[in-house]
Amino acid sequence: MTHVLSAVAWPYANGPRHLGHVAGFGVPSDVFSRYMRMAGHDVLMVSGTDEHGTPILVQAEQEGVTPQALADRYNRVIAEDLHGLGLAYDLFTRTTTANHYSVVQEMFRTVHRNGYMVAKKAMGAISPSTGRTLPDRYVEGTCPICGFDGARGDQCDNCGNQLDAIELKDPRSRINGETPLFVETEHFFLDLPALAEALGGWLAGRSETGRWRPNVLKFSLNLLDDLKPRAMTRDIDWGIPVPLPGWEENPAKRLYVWFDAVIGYLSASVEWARRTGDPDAWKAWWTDPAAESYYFMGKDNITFHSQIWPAELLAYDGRGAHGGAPGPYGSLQLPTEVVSSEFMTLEGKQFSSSRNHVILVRDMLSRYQPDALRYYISAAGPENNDSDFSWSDFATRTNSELVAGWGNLVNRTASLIAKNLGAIPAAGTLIDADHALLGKTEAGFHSVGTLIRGNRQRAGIAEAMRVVGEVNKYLTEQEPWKIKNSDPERMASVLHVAAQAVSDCRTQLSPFLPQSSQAVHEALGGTGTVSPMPRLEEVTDLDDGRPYPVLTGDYRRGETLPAWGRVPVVPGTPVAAPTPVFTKLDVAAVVEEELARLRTDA
RNA sequence: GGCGGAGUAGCUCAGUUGGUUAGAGCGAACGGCUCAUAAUCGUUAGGUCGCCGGUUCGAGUCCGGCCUCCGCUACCA
Repeated sequence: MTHVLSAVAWPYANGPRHLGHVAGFGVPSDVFSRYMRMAGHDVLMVSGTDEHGTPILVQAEQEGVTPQALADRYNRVIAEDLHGLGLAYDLFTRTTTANHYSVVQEMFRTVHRNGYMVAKKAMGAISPSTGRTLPDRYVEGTCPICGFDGARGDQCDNCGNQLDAIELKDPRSRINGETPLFVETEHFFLDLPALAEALGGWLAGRSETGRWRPNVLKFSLNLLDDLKPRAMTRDIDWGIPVPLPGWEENPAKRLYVWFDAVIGYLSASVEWARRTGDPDAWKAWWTDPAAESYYFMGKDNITFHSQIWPAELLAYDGRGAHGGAPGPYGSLQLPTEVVSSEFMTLEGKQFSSSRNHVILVRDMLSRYQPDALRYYISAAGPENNDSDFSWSDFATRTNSELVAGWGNLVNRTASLIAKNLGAIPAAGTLIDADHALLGKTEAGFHSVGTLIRGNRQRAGIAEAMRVVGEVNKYLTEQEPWKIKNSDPERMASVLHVAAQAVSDCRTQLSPFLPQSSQAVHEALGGTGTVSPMPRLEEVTDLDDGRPYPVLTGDYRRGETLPAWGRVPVVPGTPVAAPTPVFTKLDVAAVVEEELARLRTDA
């Protein structure tokens, strides 16, 4: 029994989520967490929407609403998207709660007191009309090196050179076209060089475990070579105030959105604990060196999880070159593993919300079963390499693997039992073939579990489906339908074994396919919850009373969740004629319809 | 430009620290079965492992070079 923190990337609240997002962080984190709970660990799975920063501010202004109103809207939309997929968070919250503000400010204060937050003056671009920082990417102009006229303030897309916004000729704001002003402004910088040695030590230790994906580790180690102090405040009025005299009252200075966003893992854990009535409950996942933490995200977020966040934690703990001491939260533990996905493309091209080359989660769920999507992501998602989602592949895999392989096994088994006996039969004398099959399905708990535990989910679901194939083969070879009259006892034994094998497969597939696993359980006459789903609940802020939705649920092993292992089927359990669990798709129609939809939208 | 990834059967991909005739799923062909959403089970077909060179008794697996594709480069996972 280990305390396992499942820290899931915080979706940015500027729009609904698309398939690429949930393939990167959503489904993989849920599969892992569900399995770890079944395997007996104390899992705390937290996340929420990331709601500060320039993009939301800019978008809100364009729409003529407040940033909070925009964030409110997409916080709800995103919570609904994730709920629809059945992602079993213990708490999915947001970064605009009073609790989050308070935790972030405490982190800042202690990091500052420990000497890792240094004030420096620098030249920066601001918008003359609003007085806000204009991030480098929002400044464009003519490249001083190659003369290309579409260069951005951080780099030139034409010649590829890194630039400073102030070097651009004819600079202008991408937001409203005005000429930016370059002014001296003071900001707090996280002293990454002072934390470099501690970061390197931590990464070296992580490397020795051999558990990190090589690409994540290599990328993270590379980052160490070029550590510079990094600004953790911005000239912006949308964000968390800097909790220091002279700064706190200044409406134009706020903490950098990434400083606060990663702290969400901690603040959400604290909020979860407060809501359970035991305000210190979060500590078991954060201050105990034996606890483990797994961070799930897409590859563009590796920097923040293997560098910025660990650096913030080390600075808070006082473990860098400047020394220091932990604040009131105690010595906080660094990530055990940063589990990053690659990217999923759509029909060969990158997802792009702005160009409408996109499949929104909510649209997908309105037309297809959530577990069909979860199956595809698990079996063909961007686990170690970029992978491509195509409608033709989705429909084919759904039909030939999910429907024909697993769905049909459930259906033929339930149908044979319902038609011939009406209830799960007791086993008579078992023969070698029966023992062999039950040995194979039982072994699946170890093989599938090990793969999920190691975050090799594609191999994990393939292994589970291989076991499904063994059961189909068993039924075909034993031909119970032929011996109803000649040897009814043997037929009963075969059907008992088949029911047990299906039950084993169902348990092994349940982390991947939670919704249909519940349906399979019921198709074989089962009652109660074996595959708990998250609830979308309306709550009020613990400190200021504002209402907002959260995702939470009851995922207690032994109550709503079975252990990871065989549960003997109960002879005598009534089994009715089944209705198919999965919907077969018309491949040609799906492909034509969906591609037309993409063309229309674009 | 920097960093990283990929190029293996028609398609999608596995191939751990180099070792016997390079694997899986899907698709295809043929056969079996007919309980099941024409689902299932079996058999077969088919690859000079991007190209060139090197190290080695032995390389898809290591080294060098080249070609092609892709992603990231700090706020679209």
